[in-house]
Amino acid sequence: MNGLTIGQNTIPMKDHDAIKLFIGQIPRNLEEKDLKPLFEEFGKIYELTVLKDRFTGMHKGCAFLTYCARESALKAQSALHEQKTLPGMNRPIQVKPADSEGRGEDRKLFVGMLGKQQSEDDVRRLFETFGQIEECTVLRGPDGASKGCAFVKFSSHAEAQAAINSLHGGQTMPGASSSLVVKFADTDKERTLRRMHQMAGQLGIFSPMTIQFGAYGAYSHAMMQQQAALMAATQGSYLNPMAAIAAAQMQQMAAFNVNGLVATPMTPSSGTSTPPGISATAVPSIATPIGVNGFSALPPQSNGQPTSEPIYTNGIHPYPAQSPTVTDPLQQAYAGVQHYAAAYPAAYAPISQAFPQQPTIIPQQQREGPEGCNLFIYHLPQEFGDAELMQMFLPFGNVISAKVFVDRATNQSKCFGFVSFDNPSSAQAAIQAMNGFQIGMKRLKVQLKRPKDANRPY
DNA sequence: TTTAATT
Repeated sequence: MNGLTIGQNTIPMKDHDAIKLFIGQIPRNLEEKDLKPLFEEFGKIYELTVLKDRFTGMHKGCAFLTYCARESALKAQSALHEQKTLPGMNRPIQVKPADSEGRGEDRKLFVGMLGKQQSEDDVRRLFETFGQIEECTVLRGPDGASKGCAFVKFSSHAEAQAAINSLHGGQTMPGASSSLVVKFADTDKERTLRRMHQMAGQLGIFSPMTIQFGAYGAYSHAMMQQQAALMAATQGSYLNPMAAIAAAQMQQMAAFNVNGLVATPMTPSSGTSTPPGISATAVPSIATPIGVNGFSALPPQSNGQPTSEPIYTNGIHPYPAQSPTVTDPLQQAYAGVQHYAAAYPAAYAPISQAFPQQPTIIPQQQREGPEGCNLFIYHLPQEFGDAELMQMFLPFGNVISAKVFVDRATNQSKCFGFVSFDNPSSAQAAIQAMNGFQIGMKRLKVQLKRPKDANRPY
């Protein structure tokens, strides 16, 4: 049974009512072949897949397991779920139907404001009158101490709703600071968002981030996967998972920075051009795109660059060619980019590619402006993409396109690009301000783009 | 006071 034998080969078959199990708390050094013996004793395995990060290939510490027979799954679940702890893990193994098997999270409750000493059993007793409890977990720290909250999964949405109606806010547990909280648990998406906000908070980034997340929350998952991909592509594989995790977090933070950075110009500066000689006090757009959001969260600089310096203070004037002192705040800002990029090349460089659909930074097309409006820029930092290029020139007027040229084979910037404004005086202002602008060891070359046919002999 | 993880 449970196999279709053709000649020498047996093709495994599974019951039509087979259950896919989710296996959690697997040590990351165990692969399918290592796990197989553990599960085989409950029946013939139809499929066993360790979950890996799709880009980094990193073992996620969990797996999916389908037995040929439904019965085997039930046996394995009752024998193993929370029943033993695999070596190196500090929580017991999880063996339960995968999320894909049942309905989603619409029957799972978050219970907050529990007393710290309330156990799973206490929580069960509190909720059992409302229906069938499929799962009940008190959240605990690494030391095993309760975090004062729990997840309770009912067998139906209605049961969960009934529990909310009766228990939410109804009583205050001993030791809790306010009345019991009973609500549906966050969805995955909500969790991701909350984590990002937490991270943002820790980094001291607030306003534009929040806006960004509101507007582009849907991209967050894709973004993180992109980040992982970029990381893998740029840095190769990691010797240990922690390094990869740390790098992934770096990636996220970097994404936040650039995200905040590129998001801002939508607001103040669009549609205005900045006449030469005007100070940043009157033109906040000069300060904003370069300022806080991009740089307040930079990791400590190794070279003594004062990160605490208020980069975006009023009084910035973007004329380094005329006043090329190192104390120019704008220049420091770009120097900051450079240093950051040098220290975290993978984190910085490819970010602008991480938002392929980002409406605020992707010009519809490479549009060329009228004659005298198009600039050629050379000696761009390797890390600069279209978004950063646009960012750099936004203070001078309406940028209708910004294009960094990229090597087709390596996907690396060729360190030059083109920026088009919608009027010649913006272009001239940009040349005045940015030609000779020092970034790192290089100085930008900013000049009018040659007309297409200029140096063609015929 | 929102999990470690869900192809």
